Amino acid sequence: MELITVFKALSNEIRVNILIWLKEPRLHFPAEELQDYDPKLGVCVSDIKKKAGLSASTTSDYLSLLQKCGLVDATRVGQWTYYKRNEKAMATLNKMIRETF
Amino acid sequence: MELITVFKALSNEIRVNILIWLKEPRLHFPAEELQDYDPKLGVCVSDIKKKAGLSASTTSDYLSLLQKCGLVDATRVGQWTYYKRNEKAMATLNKMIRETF
DNA sequence: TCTGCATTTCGGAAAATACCGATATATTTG
DNA sequence: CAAATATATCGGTATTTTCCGAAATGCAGA
Repeated sequence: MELITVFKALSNEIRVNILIWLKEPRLHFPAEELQDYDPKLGVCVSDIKKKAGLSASTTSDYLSLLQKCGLVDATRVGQWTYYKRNEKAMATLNKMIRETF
Repeated sequence: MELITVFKALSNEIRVNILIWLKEPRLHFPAEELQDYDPKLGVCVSDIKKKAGLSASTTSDYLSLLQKCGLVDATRVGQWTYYKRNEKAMATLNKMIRETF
């Protein structure tokens, strides 16, 4: 995991929020508003897009940026892509920060 | 402490290095090369500039950016400005990251 | 196959950041 | 005061990031 790359990903409020939302999807994405949700797979792009108030393209960009630096995992199921936090990576990040600084 | 602001400060390799160097100044700034060093006050701009390989203006910019977000403290003594890590702020940062994510 | 929906990719305009040199300010010293 | 040194500030150019709309891709149902 590249610390600088991760910090770049985290220096945007919406991307940080996405990570917070994905920590407890049921809490941040009320069931009745959820287009699609699978606890195993995560939340789909449209729902994140709606909550973030971004265009589809920006939402997709942000999510793939978070994925590229390992903080979330993506699973494509049919026409949907589900994103969920990579909890192991989040723990590694915390550890790296603690050890580096 | 504004998490996003801190992440922006940390998304530059040289600024991250400065924080690492200032963690153990004696280790990263050999005594014979040190123009000036006071364990209480920290390391002066010229020494950081030399080690970072940056211009004086950029070094000053970077240090004041780190200071603005609270990660280092500056002390002016005569014509020198000494910078040192704010260990309390570093601990707070770790705590915030742990709690937020 | 045609249509529609979810998502990604692409190209670009606007804003932010990186980093410098020139200049200004403060301090020390002769 | 004048010269030298350390640092800060300013202005600008080059690069990166932000965020969008249009177009492309992939999948599902009629």
